[in-house]
Amino acid sequence: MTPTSNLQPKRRAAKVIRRRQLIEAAIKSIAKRGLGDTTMAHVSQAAGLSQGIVNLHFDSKDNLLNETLNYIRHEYEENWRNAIENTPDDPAQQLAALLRSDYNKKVADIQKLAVWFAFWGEAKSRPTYKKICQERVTDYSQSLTKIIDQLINEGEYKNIKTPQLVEGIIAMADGLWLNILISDQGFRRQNAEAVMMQYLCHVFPDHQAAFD
Amino acid sequence: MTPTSNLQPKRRAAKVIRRRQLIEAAIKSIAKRGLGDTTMAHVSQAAGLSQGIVNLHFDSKDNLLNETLNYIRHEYEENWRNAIENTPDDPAQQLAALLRSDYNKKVADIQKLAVWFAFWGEAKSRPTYKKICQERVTDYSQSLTKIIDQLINEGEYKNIKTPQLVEGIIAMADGLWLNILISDQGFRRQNAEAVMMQYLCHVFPDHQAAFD
DNA sequence: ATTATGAATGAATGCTTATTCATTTAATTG
DNA sequence: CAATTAAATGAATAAGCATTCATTCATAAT
Repeated sequence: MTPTSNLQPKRRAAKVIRRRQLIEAAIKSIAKRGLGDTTMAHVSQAAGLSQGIVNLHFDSKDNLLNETLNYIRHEYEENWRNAIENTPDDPAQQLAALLRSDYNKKVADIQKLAVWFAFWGEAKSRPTYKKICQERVTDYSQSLTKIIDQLINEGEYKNIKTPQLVEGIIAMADGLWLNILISDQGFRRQNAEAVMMQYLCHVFPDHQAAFD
Repeated sequence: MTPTSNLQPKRRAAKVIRRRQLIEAAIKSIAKRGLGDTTMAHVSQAAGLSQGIVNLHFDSKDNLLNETLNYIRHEYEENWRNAIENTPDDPAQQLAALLRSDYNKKVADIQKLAVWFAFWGEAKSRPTYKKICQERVTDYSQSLTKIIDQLINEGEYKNIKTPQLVEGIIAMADGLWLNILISDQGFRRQNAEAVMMQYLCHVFPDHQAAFD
């Protein structure tokens, strides 16, 4: 037997828990100090552990940061997939649910937003960050396109170019995140949601009921 | 006479020119390596000058970065104010011109976008960055609101909540910048402009001519 | 109870980097 | 042409940081 397969459940679990704990400490530190000023000492201290702990579990700082980005990306995806699944099979309602999910407490939390923007800010020069950020969009984009095409069929809407509309919606969604992050508490999750819903009302006037 | 007022034109000019030169070197480095990996050595080398030159002209790295952000903010504002001034006094046309200006070569250049996102990424934890970023939006917001109110009057549009529309447009504009930055050349300035124009068509269907 | 193994510690190491400043170079003045 | 002043240099300094690893602690197996 390899040493790995010898690992007892408890110990294996401990490792996973510790990794999550450190990722969450990284998120806290990035939100508090930014990516640039976040040190290994900050992360280990925030986790209540010792200096070398991050290298023990992640080998390097770079790796910890990659895994941190991965973590919030998966959390984000899980969130919107849940929203779709728990909504009746009606295009307009699904569209509303999908877009509202971007402003859930869990994903549009100000700490998480700070982390997204921190990584976006470095994405141009860091292929790994860039790739993960691109993946986030492509998956979301596909689901969004499917729903919108259904809605256009159902409502017999003319003159709507789906690809452009999809780009527009995603852009607005990201921009509203920025607004939440930058504005000093003057702009909140609910405001963002309202802005997005008004957009959908303009594009799909025959389905306004779903967006109120 | 004070020593300052004694400064000859050539020397005085040199100081201003050098500062701009260093700011532009900073922009290049931030676009290339990100804010986190940009060092004083990178900036001075990119400017073709010596180690200590940034401290001589800006006292500190922090100060250089603040001035760099200020620089692109002013460039940005100058750009959209020009766009409005050089457009006939018609709300729909002015709205189109204002929003198209966000995708000018000068301001939506990929290097400049990288710089914006780099600073946004640190804005939450750096009051100075945050403030400059907020200022960018408030000025733009005011002009945009004014134009939209005129257009709503003129077109007798009902059911448009101006503040929400303004937030929505600005959010989409920022989000489109992100798309240009993140997507590997698949999404360009022209695409962004098209998406925005389609949005305006949906909101102001009686003025579509201005947005084509 | 004893041994074996995995997990965690934290002081020490070595590298990177912002900043300083004595010295050099260039421009301006009388 | 000196003499003066401003601008620029770049080696030296000191602080900060990621990473290493010998050692300690905790848990599981026998």
